Amino acid sequence: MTQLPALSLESAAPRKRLSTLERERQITAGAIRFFSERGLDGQMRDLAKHVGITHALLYHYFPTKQALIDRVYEELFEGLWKTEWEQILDDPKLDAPTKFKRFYIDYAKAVLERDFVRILVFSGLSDRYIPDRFFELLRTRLFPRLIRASRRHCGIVSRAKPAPRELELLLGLHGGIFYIGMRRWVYQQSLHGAETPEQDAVYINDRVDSYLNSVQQILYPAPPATTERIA
Amino acid sequence: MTQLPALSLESAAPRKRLSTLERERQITAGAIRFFSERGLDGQMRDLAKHVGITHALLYHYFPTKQALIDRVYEELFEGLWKTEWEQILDDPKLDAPTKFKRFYIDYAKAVLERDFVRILVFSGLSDRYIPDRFFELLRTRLFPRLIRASRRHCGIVSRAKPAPRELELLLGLHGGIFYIGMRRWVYQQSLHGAETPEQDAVYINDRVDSYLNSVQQILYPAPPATTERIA
DNA sequence: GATCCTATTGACCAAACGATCAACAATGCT
DNA sequence: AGCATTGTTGATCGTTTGGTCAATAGGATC
Repeated sequence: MTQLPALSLESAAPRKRLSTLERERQITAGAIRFFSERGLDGQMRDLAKHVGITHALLYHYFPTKQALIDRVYEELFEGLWKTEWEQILDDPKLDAPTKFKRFYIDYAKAVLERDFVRILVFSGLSDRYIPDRFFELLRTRLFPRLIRASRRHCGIVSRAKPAPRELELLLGLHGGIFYIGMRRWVYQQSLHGAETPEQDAVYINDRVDSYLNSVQQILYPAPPATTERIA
Repeated sequence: MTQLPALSLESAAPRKRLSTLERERQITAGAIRFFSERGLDGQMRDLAKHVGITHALLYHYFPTKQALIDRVYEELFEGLWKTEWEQILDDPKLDAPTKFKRFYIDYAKAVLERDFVRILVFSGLSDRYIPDRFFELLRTRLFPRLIRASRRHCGIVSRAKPAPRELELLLGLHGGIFYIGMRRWVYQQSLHGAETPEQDAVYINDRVDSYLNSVQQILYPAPPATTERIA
């Protein structure tokens, strides 16, 4: 399709013989980088060149291209989700702003990585394997906790299933944060210069404040006081 | 790559001879639908099958595959941006919430369409042609107006270049709205049932309220009153 | 109905692609 | 040093892919 720059890591090494494990790791790492750049339709020969080996050798380590992609999927997913996040969100000693900020700043650092963002989107556009698994995590482990924290922040203790509007307002925050990754790694539009994690943290804090400042009056407006005069 | 269902519109028509213009339109429309599903790497033969013609005929209307893709890009882009939007945002008689809501509800209806969202993202992952052009529009015609409206909403009249934090908070709103399209057309995760434009409007209104309710205190906190007692 | 125009097709090409395999050579072991 | 093990390669296969072209046939004009 499009001619992309040959991201060549290939050193003109004569013929080095690596241990099975080491070579496999090298291929897997190279594949993650390669497929995240070119998409899952990237060619095995190009990947081989990128790693610095023959494409035949790829088939010595992985029976088919799909098997290699599956491996990339696994590699990308494992270690992504930190149970530490759930601990933060479950900690009764923290208030909502602290929970949201601590969580999202660290979440952004882990999830808004180039390879993950791009392969998540590539996969979404084709087999949807990664989004299916990832949203399963969000749906079961993340959103319920964030909704609970939001409600408590507003003085509500209900454990009822979130109403669509409740969930959607939260998804507005969530998506607004992910949008940082989309712009950075998919659209590649830098609307203002530098992009350090420290600056991301500032932007995330603002987004969280904006959300938490207004959940109350948007979703749970105070019912008219019974003592209030009407008409 | 992945085996996708054969979205067959091909009627077993014997051999219909269409006018040049009509056939060209048919091919272009089919190509938009086809490439938005399979990506720009989709095969010309599959597209031909989808349209119900031979792939040789495609080359009678378009000299190369890239020429057809360029045509798809043009088609997708033209008529997308409504100058009406700029009028809404420039109207001095409207307050910020009305501006934001009227604009974003209509914007979402036009932009969060299946074909556009998917091809925007496909293009972003490869040649970036669509994102480059699209963000040029956003950068010059949209964001400045939204920033101006936000400032006026907070009682500020400055026409200074937006600070990063200012722009980023707005992008949080913008991205949160686009996230609706990402979930619907890329990840294909419906977190709660129905998805009508009317319901989208509700969610968008909430997002806008959340943003406008808190811009003031987040970005432009009142400086300590000079008459105020300190310490 | 004969004639012309051109939309449409089937056959074909060269390069690219995933996959296979026999042969080669780097390393560890004795 | 010699041998066995196996990581590694070059050559090759069958299919797919973008693209070409001569031949065919549908429709308008007279």
